[in-house]
Amino acid sequence: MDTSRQNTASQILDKLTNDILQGVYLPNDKLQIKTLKDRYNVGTSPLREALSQLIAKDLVVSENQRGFYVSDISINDLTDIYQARAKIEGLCLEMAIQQGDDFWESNIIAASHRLAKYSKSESIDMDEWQNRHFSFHEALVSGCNSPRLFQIRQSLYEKSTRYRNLWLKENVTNSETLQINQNEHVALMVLALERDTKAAQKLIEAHIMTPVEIIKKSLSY
Amino acid sequence: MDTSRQNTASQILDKLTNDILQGVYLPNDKLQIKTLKDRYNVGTSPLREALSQLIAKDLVVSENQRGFYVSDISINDLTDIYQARAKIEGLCLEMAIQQGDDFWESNIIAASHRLAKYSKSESIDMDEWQNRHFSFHEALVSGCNSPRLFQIRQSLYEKSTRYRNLWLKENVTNSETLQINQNEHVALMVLALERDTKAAQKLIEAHIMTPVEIIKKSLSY
DNA sequence: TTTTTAAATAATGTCGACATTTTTAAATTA
DNA sequence: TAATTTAAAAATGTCGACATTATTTAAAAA
Repeated sequence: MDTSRQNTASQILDKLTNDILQGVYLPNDKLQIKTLKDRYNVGTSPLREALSQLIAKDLVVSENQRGFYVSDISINDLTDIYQARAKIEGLCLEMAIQQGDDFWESNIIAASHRLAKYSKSESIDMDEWQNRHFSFHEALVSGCNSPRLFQIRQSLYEKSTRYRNLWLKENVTNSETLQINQNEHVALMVLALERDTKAAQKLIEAHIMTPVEIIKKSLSY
Repeated sequence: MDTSRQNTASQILDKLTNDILQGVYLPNDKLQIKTLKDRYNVGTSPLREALSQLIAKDLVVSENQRGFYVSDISINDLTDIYQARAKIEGLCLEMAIQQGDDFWESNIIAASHRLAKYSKSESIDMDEWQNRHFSFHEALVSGCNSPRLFQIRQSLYEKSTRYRNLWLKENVTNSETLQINQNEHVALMVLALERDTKAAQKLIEAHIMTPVEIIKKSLSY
């Protein structure tokens, strides 16, 4: 039965993380111990250990003797997270451009091709598009070579997920937005390969900040 | 008795964090559940919750059914953390210079004065010096106004603590190093007040990276 | 009726017990 | 002796029980 070498706490952490990010639990929802125990079929200890880690990841907040709640979202937080993401991504890209080798270049070209091909296809599955999109951006910064900056980047990306999902709901069918977006990806590739650090940095920051205004509107309801 | 409104898990987290950062437990030390329970007089649950959060903070690692260990330190990790810190501090400073107001300026001047005065004094208590040093750097970036970047900055600072303590042991009496260091602080203040973003950024990055070479030697033994 | 107080119900956080797994030590074999 | 197997000891991770604290409901007072 236990083919996974993970303990219950890790498994429940993964599930809870996913469920919070995907909106199974909404911002400010109470995460009641008993309810969660029943739903995931676990005991108190691993559940609380998972919740402890979620607190450290800012996805959950708690108050002594008053339990656990899903972290709130807000326009201020949205702006701050995306701003920070934009800056960090710019930093990673700068370092990648300075250090990237032939393999880095070829990986960008390959990832760009896969994204471009899929963006032009008839019917687009959003999960697949997200995968290719994610891979392209990862390829861009993969030459950066700093585990810590990458970890920060990853952590901010995760924190932005609940906001990003709002954007995806709005824009899943908007082909015009998608086209502008796709043009930026090509431009990013070119600038990276030309090793134009400043221009690439400027564009990636703008690229990341693009969805913010749209998401703000979603949040205003 | 319970004047603190903290639960046992939070208290034990603070103590463990401090004990790891201050070298009570050394890198790779086994953190045995039973031993810790006895030492801190707590039960299994709050202890494991605290350890879970320490894992999320990268101060502890664990393997299923094989327990908890203090995270390793290494020259690679040292370099990576300080590099990341330097970049993030540069980022925060850039934003602070762009947004800082009169109060930001005056706080820098005040913190600089307190640090300079103490650095010149006869007998220097290292804890007090660290406080004033910390406050000065905080004043510099305090105009940055991004909670998330500040959190990242704080987290990297914490991660660098075990390395910094190695540096402090080496340099507690080295007055020449201290003087160079102090000159940089004054220069940083001047550049910030002059709103010379690029120069300030360059200097703060170098300033943060200065101890790295010395710490490398400590680590080589 | 509205507010205050008291009782009851429910939820949180902590503990020690226990099953499972790992580690150590001893015994067996080559 | 060295390597392998077996048995004993120790440690980990999970569970449900319970004491404490918060919340809800009901009763009493204003």
